[in-house]
Amino acid sequence: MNWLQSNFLNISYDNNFLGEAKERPVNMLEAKLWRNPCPFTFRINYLALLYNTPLYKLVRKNYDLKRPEYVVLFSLALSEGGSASEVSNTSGFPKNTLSRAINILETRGFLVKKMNSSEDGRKQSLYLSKSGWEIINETLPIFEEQEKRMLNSLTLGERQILFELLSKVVLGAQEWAQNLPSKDKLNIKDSLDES
Amino acid sequence: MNWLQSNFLNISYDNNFLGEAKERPVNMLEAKLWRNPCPFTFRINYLALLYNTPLYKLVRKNYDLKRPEYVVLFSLALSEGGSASEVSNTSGFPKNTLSRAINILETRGFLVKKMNSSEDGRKQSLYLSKSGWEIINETLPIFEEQEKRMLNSLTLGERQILFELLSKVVLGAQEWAQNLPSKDKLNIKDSLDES
DNA sequence: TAAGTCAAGTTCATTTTGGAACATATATTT
DNA sequence: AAATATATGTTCCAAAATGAACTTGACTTA
Repeated sequence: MNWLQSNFLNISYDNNFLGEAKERPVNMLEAKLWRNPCPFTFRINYLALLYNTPLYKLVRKNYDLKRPEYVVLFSLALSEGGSASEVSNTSGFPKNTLSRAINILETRGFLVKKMNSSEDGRKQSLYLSKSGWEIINETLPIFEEQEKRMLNSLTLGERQILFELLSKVVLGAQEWAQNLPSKDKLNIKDSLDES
Repeated sequence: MNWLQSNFLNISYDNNFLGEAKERPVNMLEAKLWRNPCPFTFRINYLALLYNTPLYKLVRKNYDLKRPEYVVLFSLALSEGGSASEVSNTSGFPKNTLSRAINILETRGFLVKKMNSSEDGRKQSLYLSKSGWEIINETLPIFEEQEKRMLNSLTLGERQILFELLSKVVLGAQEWAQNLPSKDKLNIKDSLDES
């Protein structure tokens, strides 16, 4: 029993993937969870999926806002005066998608553009309007509550640890995001050194 | 200093969000990280974004496969003989999107459909072809390596813990996914009942 | 076995997305 | 200052994704 053996779940994080795979048509979810060479990113993607889908469906139904539009509102609620490019960088939607979203929101009166004078004349600061805040005030609690429900199987202490670990990974992002593993680090049979 | 104070990072998972917010146009990423009422799901979404985007861009460029198509290949690599609906359930793409993807892959010769006789005549079992496996063999190492890089700021022990915590959350999913928080759990001023 | 229900997959029409080129403003270099 | 490079945001248009309706097969139950 090595360090990879779980102590509080029957879970072992074992890297021997795909070795003796090829079972019967076992449940695909099982396979993706327990014999996945990318077990972390699968979990992250899967959780994001389970979390996002119903919430954005709700927002769509109740407010006729599509996801990029709501993302803009959410972003501005957290960071008033933010710009389109900031929303793009922190959400991953391309800037033209956000440009469109922002203009729709402006037309519908949910936000206001302010050319902040005496600064960058291109960048426009965006602010939620009263009705924009209303939407946020009505919807954010649902997002929050759903996150709480998602974490319900964890104790408070576990949540804290998860929070810290995820934070660490995010903070280390500039090391790995924005470029892919260089080819020479891949399937090298012989001595692989580390940069 | 309470339990929420981090011990190994300057990170406190403090629920007092949006209270005294409204700072100067502070960096939006900072805001989304440290004063977000949904700090977990933001991190998860953000990481998924940073991870997925360049990888699927690569797959697109090198193999002319769009994301749903590659997801099908990946899914079958992990679970041979899987069906379209299984891929849909474990990936979140709607079934018509996957229908199209699968047919394209079949046309290009990357997978084979087998009507498994003596069983459900609708469900078709899908198998990677030789060239389908080749693509997987060439690309999976990149996905793996990128996941490794992503986790590089964690120790092995931390990775194990993260793995267990994420697993726990996923395993608890049937409790919270598939339905949203009932209205009555949200700050309802007066009692409004739900159908 | 017939009726009704449900599940897998497909097709169609429409909406939504995002790459690429563009216009303009700022930054950097020489 | 002029020239070049970079950043913000927009427009255009083709590609991609999706809701809804449909087809077919299986399951339920009476």
